[in-house]
Amino acid sequence: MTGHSAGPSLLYAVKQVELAVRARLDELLRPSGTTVLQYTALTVLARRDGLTSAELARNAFVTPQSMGDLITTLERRDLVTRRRDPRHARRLLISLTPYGHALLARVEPRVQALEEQMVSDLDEAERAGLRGYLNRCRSALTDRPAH
Amino acid sequence: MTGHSAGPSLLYAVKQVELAVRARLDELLRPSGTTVLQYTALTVLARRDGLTSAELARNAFVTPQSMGDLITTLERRDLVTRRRDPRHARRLLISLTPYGHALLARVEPRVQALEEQMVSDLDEAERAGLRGYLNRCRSALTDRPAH
DNA sequence: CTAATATCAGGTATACTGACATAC
DNA sequence: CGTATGTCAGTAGACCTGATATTA
Repeated sequence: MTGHSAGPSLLYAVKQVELAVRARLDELLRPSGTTVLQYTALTVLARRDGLTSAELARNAFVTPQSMGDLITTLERRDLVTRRRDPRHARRLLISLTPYGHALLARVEPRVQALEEQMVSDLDEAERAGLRGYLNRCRSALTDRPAH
Repeated sequence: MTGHSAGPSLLYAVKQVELAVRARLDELLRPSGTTVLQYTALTVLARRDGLTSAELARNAFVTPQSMGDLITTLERRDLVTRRRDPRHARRLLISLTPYGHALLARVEPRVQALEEQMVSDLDEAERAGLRGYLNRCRSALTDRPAH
């Protein structure tokens, strides 16, 4: 049985976990009125304040236009603000507002609980292993792009 | 530094890999005119012929309506067919057509190459480890649903 | 001039809620 | 009757291509 791993692909395994997570995150976030992608953008901004829409777009593998729409939505809801980069008049730096921070703080416990459930069957070493594998997969895909 | 894993969440790590894969799969599948979710449904049917739309919907964590739309699209393109379940007049069993099989066969090498790139930095044991962890994450999420 | 950023316009595919008929 | 399946209708949000102005 060994050395014959076969079975469904790893691509499929990743997708299955992501689909399950997405469905749960969706309903978890619904009361706050944010989508999974909006929430993801907010958490990225919480860690790295002052990114531009174009940088966020590259991070999420979407076009600048798509990310621009999303940011406009968040701005209308007062969750983020945009200000001119003093050193580059074309760039708009994006930051969370107090409302944005508050929203993240409000949902964070439930998101944490979801993650805990996802890895509930894995011990500490296994969680670290999974994290490492995923990071290496991400790097392998982005360091050598399609073209 | 040990025992303080912190860092970005595992939820985020999964999402990042999935986003990178989705972007690459998207452009890989574009010539064939199928979306990632359509392709996923086709691969599921290739492995388990005769599923219903409702079963596919549960597998993909989407509503029956969404999956119904998707299947209708695939049916119009002659990639799948639906036939009445002789034992249950309400159910429609879905199968790949020869065109559907041909499409999968056509893109399969490139999908395989994408997966290979994703795990290019992992040896055999690590790939098996990743697969096992992902499967256990999936089970932990689905065996104990939200409500 | 070239590359990057932001934005407008428009179009398409996705996936939802709600309602309903039918079959077990 | 209650549950599951499939479908119709309407809607919201996602994401794209293409074009344009501006700035380093």
